[in-house]
Amino acid sequence: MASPSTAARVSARRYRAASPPATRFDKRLSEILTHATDVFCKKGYEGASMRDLSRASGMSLAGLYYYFESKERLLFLIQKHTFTTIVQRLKSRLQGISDPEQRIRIFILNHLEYFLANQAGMKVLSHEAEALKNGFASEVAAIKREYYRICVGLLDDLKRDRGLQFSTRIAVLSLFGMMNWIYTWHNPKVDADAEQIAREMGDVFLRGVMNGTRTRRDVR
Amino acid sequence: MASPSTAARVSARRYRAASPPATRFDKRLSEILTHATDVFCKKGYEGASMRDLSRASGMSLAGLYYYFESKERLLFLIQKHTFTTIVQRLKSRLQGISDPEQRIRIFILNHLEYFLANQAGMKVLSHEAEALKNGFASEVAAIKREYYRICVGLLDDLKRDRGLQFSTRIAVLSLFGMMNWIYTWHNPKVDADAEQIAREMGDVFLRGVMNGTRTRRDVR
DNA sequence: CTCTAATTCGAACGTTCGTTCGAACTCAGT
DNA sequence: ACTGAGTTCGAACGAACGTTCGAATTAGAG
Repeated sequence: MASPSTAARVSARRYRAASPPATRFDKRLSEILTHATDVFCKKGYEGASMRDLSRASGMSLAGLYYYFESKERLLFLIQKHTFTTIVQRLKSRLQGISDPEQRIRIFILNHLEYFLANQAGMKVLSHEAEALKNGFASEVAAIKREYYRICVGLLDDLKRDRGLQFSTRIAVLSLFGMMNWIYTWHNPKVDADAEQIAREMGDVFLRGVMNGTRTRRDVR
Repeated sequence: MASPSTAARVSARRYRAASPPATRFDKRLSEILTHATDVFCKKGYEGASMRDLSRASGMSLAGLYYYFESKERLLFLIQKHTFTTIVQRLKSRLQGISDPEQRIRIFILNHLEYFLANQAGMKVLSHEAEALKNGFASEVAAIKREYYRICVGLLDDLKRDRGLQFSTRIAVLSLFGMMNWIYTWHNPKVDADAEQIAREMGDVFLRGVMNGTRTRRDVR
């Protein structure tokens, strides 16, 4: 209980921090996280056993526990790192852009680009959202809420700027649905790249949310 | 191995058929399916144990195996029944409607209404789509493909009717994303009913897919 | 090379998993 | 009341689960 668990806790805190340090421990941990992400992606969190993770990362079963104290914490580290990264990138990409429509297009592009470049991680994030409990769950939920609120802000800005009327909540959640569902169907050999899909989804969503208030609702 | 497994196989075939017969066996089975659906919804397929299902349905662990031969087959029965029902309802609702826009609105309304009325079943269908293997998986996949193709047909009709240009595949999958994502956020105490959400999502989607070809893509 | 701390591992822990089996019970038809 | 099929269950199976522990190995500073 003494030294390993302490070391693991310290590094876990370091994991998302500045990259420079990158001790041997940190490198090995992030390798394990990468392999674990693939396994969770393929078999699901509950469906993946610690022995699966051991096989995938080429380390003994017991050896894994030197790097994290439980399977649940491992999932937590994956989700937190993935989510933190996508939020970070979004913020930096939004800097200096002021046109509301353009900002939403950047939001969509950032989300889809990261999603397709890190499909496994994003699938684990979307699909295993309910797998964590209590403390772990709430920490990830906080990041999710921040991300959600950013999107709400972008849409409210557009509404104000263009004088539009629609339910922000439904719009935001519809947009997330469009984008996140991609993990169920995207096939790199058939489908276009992130940029083009972002353009097409952006077209549909933005046109859908702008332009007057209603389509013709004839017939009955 | 003799009589029980035969009986179970026979009734499973009967499960989705005409309602009139409804033997004692069939009634009990569908009660079990209902409870199992709730448990799978809450804990996930892998996360739910047969002992959980036994507790939820008020039947002994061994007793369950009189009604189906494996946990996987139980999930299959749930998915097949849910999917078959929603396709059936859609077909009957589409009869007699010829306006392409109206037909798409019916598709959306049917999907969301059934989704919210059978949240547990639809979540198990959406969220556990990859849990089945081989024969079970392909049978459900066939229904899914049929449902998908119906939606593609509706959109292609709209395109032809209105002379529009967009990627049907991306549009259909975006629409499914918008709709299916609902299981992650819908809260009956906060959110509107299916009819209103269907109207709002229909507005966004249809407006997005109609109206010329492009939004103004100014700025760079 | 030496010594210490960091890292890895084989073996085993107690628990829970999905499934099986034969005995017991319930019920409809006689 | 008797019978046979339909239904339920307690008990147990071997396998797999997440986790632990102490010993063995390795790496880096002196």
